[in-house]
Amino acid sequence: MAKDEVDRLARMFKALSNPNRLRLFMNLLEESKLDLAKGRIHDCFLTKLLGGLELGAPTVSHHVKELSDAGLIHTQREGKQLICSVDPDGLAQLKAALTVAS
Amino acid sequence: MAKDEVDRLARMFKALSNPNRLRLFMNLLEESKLDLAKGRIHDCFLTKLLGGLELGAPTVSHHVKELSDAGLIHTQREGKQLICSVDPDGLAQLKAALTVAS
DNA sequence: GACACAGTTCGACAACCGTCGTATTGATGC
DNA sequence: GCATCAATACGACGGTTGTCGAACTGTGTC
Repeated sequence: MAKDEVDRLARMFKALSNPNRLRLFMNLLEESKLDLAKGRIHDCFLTKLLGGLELGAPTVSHHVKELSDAGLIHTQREGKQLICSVDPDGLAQLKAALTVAS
Repeated sequence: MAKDEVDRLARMFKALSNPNRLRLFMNLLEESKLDLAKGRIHDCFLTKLLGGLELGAPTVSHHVKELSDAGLIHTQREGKQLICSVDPDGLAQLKAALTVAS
């Protein structure tokens, strides 16, 4: 396995290594479950993903950016709000790494 | 998803968030591939997992402990050397989290 | 016992991370 | 234009992490 590949994977894992960030991602994953199963993208308002998470706005923003930079989620603006979606490629790469270790 | 569960998962992901540690784990995974597919445990000398990894002994020891504490690998002594094996439960939990997000 | 070998423990240090407060941008509605 | 709301940018600060060197433990060999 090439060094670049390991580094990229490590970055994804790091993005999920903080409990609050992981919760954010898991909420999105849960929210997207049905669409993901059908190979579709699911869009979700960021505000909907903060259930039970007591964090200031700057912290949330920082975490979202981290997940996005790692290639795990995709974001776009819609009016005042931010829309998040799982990046299917990133998710697939994580799963592949844990399944085969090519 | 319960807080404890998220914390435990985050700890596993954190253990894989460092490139050197991830490489260690991937090497073990690759080494264990065949046995894992048959539901068996594969034992492997630690020294065999350090391919291309230029780290001091204390650092390696620290990383192994981290992986072990996170519940991703299991270790035991055999004479002078350390034997490592993938913890199948930990691996399964990771995969499950990424697949369903129950 | 003396030695060598594989890991561990301890202490240190620079680098990085998570969170926050404050200030700022961008979009909407009055 | 002004107010408001959602998010971002910036700077700060304490806490954590990755790595190392030096000293130590445990195991096997002579």
